[in-house]
Amino acid sequence: MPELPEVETVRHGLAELLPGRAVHSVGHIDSPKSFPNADADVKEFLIGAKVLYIKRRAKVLLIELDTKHTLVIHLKMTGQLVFRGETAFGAGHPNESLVGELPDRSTRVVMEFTDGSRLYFNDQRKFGWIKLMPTLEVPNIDFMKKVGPEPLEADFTAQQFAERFKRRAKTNIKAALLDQTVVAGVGNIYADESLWGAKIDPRRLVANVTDKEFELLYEELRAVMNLAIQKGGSTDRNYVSADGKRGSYLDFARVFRREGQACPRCGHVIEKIRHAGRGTHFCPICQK
DNA sequence: CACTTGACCTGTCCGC
DNA sequence: TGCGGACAGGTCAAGT
Repeated sequence: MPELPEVETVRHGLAELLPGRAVHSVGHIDSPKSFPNADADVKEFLIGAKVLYIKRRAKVLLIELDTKHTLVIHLKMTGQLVFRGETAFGAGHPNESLVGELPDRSTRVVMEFTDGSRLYFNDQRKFGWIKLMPTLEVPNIDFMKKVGPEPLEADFTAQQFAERFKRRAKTNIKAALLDQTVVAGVGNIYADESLWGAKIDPRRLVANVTDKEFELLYEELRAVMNLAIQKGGSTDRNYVSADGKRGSYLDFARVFRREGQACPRCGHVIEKIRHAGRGTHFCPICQK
């Protein structure tokens, strides 16, 4: 579910809501897998800790605490982080929220702050997780060491982008785009959308993609992700922002979840196939 | 090392 | 209406 634009939207929402609040208690409603830390660490470094900042790297959220510890959070496919304060967002604002009363049956962890507000970690499929670790150790996680550059950073160039793909020359361009060690944060939605924008067939071998095409793909990926952030991300069924709202990018999507509809560029019918292990949407005529 | 596939879970939707 | 199977936005561990 959440790709870079969705996680960035959650990060931005939490950054408005959490800093300055102190943790009062943490409840494991369900599934120790969702929050596997030893209780001793939680007691020592989480309970009583004050939230400093919320950061993001790739699709990972980082909640930095004043105990030199950080909550590292991955939402994977169906994770949600929803904040509820004194004025509940859910009740009375049905048009604002996709989630209702909390906790609900997919709530895995509840963090309560000293002012009574709460952060709910919901995750239908239980793939997501929260880990508490020393802030200085976060860069040493395997994932952090391997993950590629942030595609929206101002100093990330088209040349660097093209260069990153060389290691995956013998696979197809879609699988390479989804590879987090090539570029960070791209998932199935924005892979399909950016390949359509660059008029590249998702099945093409990386080795056969030209420099010119990489440059186009770079521009399209950044454009699509920036638009998605502006629209609060993409909500298919699960994803919501920190205040429980849907994202509206899919209203603007050109191919994702649009199989059977006309390609906005050439009018041919958009197809959906299974490719690189995932549902893949593309226009078989104008994506070469 | 590079590449592909299956596993992790729950829920939903589609065809019979 | 019931039931089996496929599929869902992400990452790893295993396999070749």
